[in-house]
Amino acid sequence: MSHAHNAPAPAVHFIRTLVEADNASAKWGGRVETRFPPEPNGYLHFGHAKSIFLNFGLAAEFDGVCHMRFDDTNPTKEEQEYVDAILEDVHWLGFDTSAHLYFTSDYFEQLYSFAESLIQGGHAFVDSQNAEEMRATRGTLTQVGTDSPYRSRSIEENLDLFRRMKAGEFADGAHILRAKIDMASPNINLRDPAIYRIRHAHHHRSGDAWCIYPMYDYAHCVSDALENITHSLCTLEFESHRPLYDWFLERLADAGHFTRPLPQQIEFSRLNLTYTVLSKRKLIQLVQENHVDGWDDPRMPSLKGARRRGFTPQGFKLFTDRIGISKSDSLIDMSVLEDCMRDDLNERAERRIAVLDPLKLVLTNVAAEHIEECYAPNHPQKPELGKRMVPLTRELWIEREDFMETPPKGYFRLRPDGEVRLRYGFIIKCTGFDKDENGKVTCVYAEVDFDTKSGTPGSESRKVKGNIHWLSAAHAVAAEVRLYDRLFAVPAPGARHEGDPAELERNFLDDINPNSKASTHVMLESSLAKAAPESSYQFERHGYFVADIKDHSAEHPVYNRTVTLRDAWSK
RNA sequence: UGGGCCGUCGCCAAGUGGUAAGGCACCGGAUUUUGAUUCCGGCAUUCCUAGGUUCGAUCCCUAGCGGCCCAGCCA
Repeated sequence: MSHAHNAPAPAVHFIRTLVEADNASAKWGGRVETRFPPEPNGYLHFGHAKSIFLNFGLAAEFDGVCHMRFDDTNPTKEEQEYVDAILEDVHWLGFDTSAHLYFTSDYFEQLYSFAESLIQGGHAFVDSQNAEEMRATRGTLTQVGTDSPYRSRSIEENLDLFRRMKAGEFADGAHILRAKIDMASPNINLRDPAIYRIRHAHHHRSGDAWCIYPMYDYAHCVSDALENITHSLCTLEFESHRPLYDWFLERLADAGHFTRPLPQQIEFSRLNLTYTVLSKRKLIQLVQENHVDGWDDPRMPSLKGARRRGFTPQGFKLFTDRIGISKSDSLIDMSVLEDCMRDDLNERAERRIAVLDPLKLVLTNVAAEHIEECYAPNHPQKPELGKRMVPLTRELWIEREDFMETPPKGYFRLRPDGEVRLRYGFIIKCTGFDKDENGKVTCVYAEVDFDTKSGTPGSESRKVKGNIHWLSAAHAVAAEVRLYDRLFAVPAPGARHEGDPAELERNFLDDINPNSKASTHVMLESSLAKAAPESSYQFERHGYFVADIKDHSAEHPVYNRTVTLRDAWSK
């Protein structure tokens, strides 16, 4: 990807520092290999974007590679549909996965034989307690656990049982393979954690070949080692799993299955954003209970939603650079992400004219059949992008908010007897207006000063502060525009509001912004109707809009508002 | 509560025993035919608190305080 603008030097953060140190000491001979390992049980969200840019970005920076790996060890939750969707999102962000695409399920055979090796080394045993018994004997945060009565089974018996587990002789839950570590460990993850469970379920890739499946803690570190990952980056909640990660790998290395150095797990803080939720559970709930229109609803913090909203890969890249990487819990304001999208879109979205709330303006001294050719630059900072002709005629559409009968102090748009410039056209003077019985303005009248046409000599001699956009009523195209706002009305959905009674428990759904979606009928420059779906434009003085990826067509143009322009006046 | 991690400007975030980078936001001012963009300037005597060590501490020590994570046969 190229990021011509705002391309600061890569921010320094502790992981990059560590990689540099490893390179300096030649720990890996200069090799840098990372991985992005989602479970294919849902769609990717904004948080994943942070991880994707970190993993793929860091690898690229050091001429290394980043593996795309699907952590598919739980057949009851995973589906091919998610694999496809995730791949699509990663590609959309700009990364190629074709040369390094992996599935944990492809390692089932090795994972299994290493597990036998663990048993043979006396490091694992088959437990025949049920789930409740295991929970009861695990202890608590303050109390140590107690050994399983099956913990001292012989290696032979463990091996026999494990093989029969694999052969399908037992029902789900009848037995489980556990690591033999320490039931008294202050780190609960080390109290003989599960390695393999019985699951008679169809796997989306391995089919019915297996009825035992490895647990994350075991499968992940082994997969990393198998792929020669050097730096295994994950979020903070896995910090207390790191001793386990190392425990498995050390024992497998001792048994001769891996050579040292062993891959290293490094944790960083996950993304937290205001005015949204990023937990998979809550996202699923939003979709399933129809609080949004699916995973690709433009208000969703999913990458599919972002794309439909008009957010850009380059904007996400800018965002991840801006927020940095660290281990401290952070809460990033949604406005930071929105600003990044503005910055990116400002750079490369062509400008167009749209009147979102049309009000008729009649130029009384322009002949009915007259067409005045005006020219608007496609990008004010990029003359090389050229200009386009916009016809000016007697009857125009202007923005309703650009005329006020009794304007407040500081307002410098159109008012009775006031002057304003029709952008790229002439200066006009308001000569009157009509109102209906409700007092609503229905039409504004004005006269053109023909000596002031934009671009002509002398047009600069007269300055007016107001500058409004317009569209020829005879040429404009009707369209639908969807105005999206933040999905939640409060910065921390589900958190207590000040003044809440102590016993009140809030649900994040209670904080949904009821006005996060509005649809309106607007007038567009005709070229906007012909634009391809997913094309982004700046509608001058309004914001950035994208032609809807699903619903937009030349016959029925549909644009989504990505983000508004910054607006110092409305404050 | 046992264990682990974290606490530097409104939000992020570097930094190191030698006297607080940077970004975003914000506030001024300039340019501007988008109240946009761009540009210029301003913006932590202070690093959770209190002691201590030191010529010197955000950094080292001690004791507190605050936050996050862990008790799935989920990842």
